[in-house]
Amino acid sequence: MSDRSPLVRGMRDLYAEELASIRIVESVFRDTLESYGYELIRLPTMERTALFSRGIGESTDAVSKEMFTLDDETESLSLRPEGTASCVRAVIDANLYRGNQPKLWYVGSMFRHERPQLGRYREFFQVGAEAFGFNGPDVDTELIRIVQDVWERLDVTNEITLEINSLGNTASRLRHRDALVDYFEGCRDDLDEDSQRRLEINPLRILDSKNERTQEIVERAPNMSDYLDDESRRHFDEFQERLARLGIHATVNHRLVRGLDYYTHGVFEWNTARLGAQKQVGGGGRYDGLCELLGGAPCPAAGFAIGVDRVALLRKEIGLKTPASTPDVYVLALSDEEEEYALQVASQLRETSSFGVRVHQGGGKAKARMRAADRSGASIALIIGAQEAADNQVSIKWLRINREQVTVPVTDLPTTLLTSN
RNA sequence: GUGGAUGUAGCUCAGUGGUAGAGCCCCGGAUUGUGGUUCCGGCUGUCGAGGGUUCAAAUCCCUUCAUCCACCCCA
Repeated sequence: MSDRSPLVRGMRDLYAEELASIRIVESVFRDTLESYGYELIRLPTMERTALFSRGIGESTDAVSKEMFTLDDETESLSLRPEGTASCVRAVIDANLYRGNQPKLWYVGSMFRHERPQLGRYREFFQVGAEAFGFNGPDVDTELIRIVQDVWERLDVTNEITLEINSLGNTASRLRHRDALVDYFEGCRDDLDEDSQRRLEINPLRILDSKNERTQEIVERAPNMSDYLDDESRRHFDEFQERLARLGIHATVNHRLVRGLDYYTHGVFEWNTARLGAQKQVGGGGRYDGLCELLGGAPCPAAGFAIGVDRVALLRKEIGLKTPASTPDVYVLALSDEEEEYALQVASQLRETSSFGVRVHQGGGKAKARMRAADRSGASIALIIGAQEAADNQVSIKWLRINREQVTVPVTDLPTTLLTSN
């Protein structure tokens, strides 16, 4: 094994069913997002480390201990741990939001240096969408509706629950934060170690601690909802009303705080009970201050990110099959003599139809050739023996349905196949 | 990053110190122009890697790598 170079930890080769199921998820997101008028943006995989530490937050785990960082000659670069910071940077760089309200979506690899597990990889795939320039909760609601549409189309609606919360605007958030710090300081010694540390750097995060003792303390902690000012409260109320009008069920979870620092107002998470500790399949919210924080003109914005791998795993978990792609037609000569003719038939069929046509290679006896046709997954075998080659014909054998084999002139092939099914 | 479990054929696994196994898969034949069923025959391994103990190691010990589970974190 020493001269082999094995797969890097947390990385995967994707093929066959696993790849097919990831592609299904991505393509449903693509179709749905485009049907809502969102435009694809392709973002770089690497950015300056500073973009993430400023945009996502120095104190977040994603930035402080999970980034793949490399030092270039003059600056520190990192593989992106998420997509929002890049997207905002791109919008600022090209000034896309001047006199405009761009709605963008992206898909691609994200990287986090964590200990891998099923559903948690060091390179994983996210689909995300971001809408810039809209203040109201109408956009927030649309984002959620888009994702709910996708769950519908992927047949996972019943497996996924939506939780929402409001972090309020900056002023509300700060007042709540102060109240939290006061409260937790009073019982500091009863908190678990992690939470004590968070008290200094990110007190909000104590709220979603899983430590039992800490949770008891959190039960009585000041609620964000009591600190929302009028603007924040109106925003959140309208958000909930709009969701209700669409018939989207969302549970308010006052302890839902997002792991990344940039969120304000409405935040949301999609969870599933099927994936153990990797239960979160997506999340998002509003981040009105981020554009300004990253050096652009102030601009309200909201977005979501979905873990494509986890949605694909969830579908597998509940028994939804996604067959790998297979050829439609398998062309085989019965012996070497007819192979030239078989090649001609195949290329003619490719030109005159949109079938995926695979030609038998590697020789073998008729039995072996037929077996290869079967194994390829093709639904139709085009069989060419000496007789067919001499008469400019082919024999059509349906491999997956009960239908009698027929022999037709090559010129009739496309029409016969199209009416076959 | 912390704790734990696991790693033997392409796959699922049995094998706890004494000649590396089973089922499935694959290949060939029965059926010399027809797959998927059946029957017969056959192939398949650096026992994750490196080191140690022993007459002898898949088995015991150490190290290491990977996967999985929980924590952590998030998607």
